[in-house]
Amino acid sequence: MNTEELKARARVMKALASPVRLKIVDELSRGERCMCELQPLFPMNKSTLSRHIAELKNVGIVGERREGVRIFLRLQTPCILDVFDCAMGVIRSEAKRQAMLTKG
Amino acid sequence: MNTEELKARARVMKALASPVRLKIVDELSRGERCMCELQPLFPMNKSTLSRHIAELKNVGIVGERREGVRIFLRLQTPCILDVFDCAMGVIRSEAKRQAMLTKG
DNA sequence: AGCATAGTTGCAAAACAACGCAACTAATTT
DNA sequence: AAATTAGTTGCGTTGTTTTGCAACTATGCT
Repeated sequence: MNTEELKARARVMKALASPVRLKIVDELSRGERCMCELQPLFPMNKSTLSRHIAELKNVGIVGERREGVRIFLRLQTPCILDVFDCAMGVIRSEAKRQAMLTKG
Repeated sequence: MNTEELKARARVMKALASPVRLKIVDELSRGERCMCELQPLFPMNKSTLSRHIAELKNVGIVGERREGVRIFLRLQTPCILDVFDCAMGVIRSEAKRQAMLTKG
């Protein structure tokens, strides 16, 4: 695997490496949302939220569609949700390992 | 989805959000390796490489087994490789979108 | 014990990401 | 044209990550 491909993959992973952005993705997994709908769910300045969304758009995870003043966001790549299953697998197996260590 | 779960997922993603660590995972996908085998592939100080490996171990993506002086590393969670397929999907679909924009 | 190989850790410097504020653009309404 | 709602961007601050260097621990060999 070459350097450029590794960098490209890392960019995608990096976009998902934030609780805020994962929450956005989770929200979008249940349907289209505009930023104004997401805002109440995130206790932060709208500029910050906008930048988080921009990061997801930049790597192609999230797509958009303008409707009047509002911009509706949607998941561009559904397999992202499978990634979460794997992440949970890692988390569970790590929890198990930790439990083993503690118990003996 | 609650905050703790989001944070846990983000930690896993963060561990994968680096070209260096992705290359380590890629290498381990072809079998066990010790750090001394990985080192020639990475143009960096061994302390830096060690820390990258530690990050993958910390979240439970990589496991280890000591054999004499050497510590053999292995992928703890094979589904990580599916994650890469998805990442490639995102990259490809984004490349396509970019091409559309350029062409018209 | 002394030495070699494998890997880790403390520390400080440099690079990078997240954040809020304020000022901005864009579509729509009055 | 002015106001409103939705979203973006420049800028400075603060926190986090990556890095090399040097010193360290751990296992095995002579």
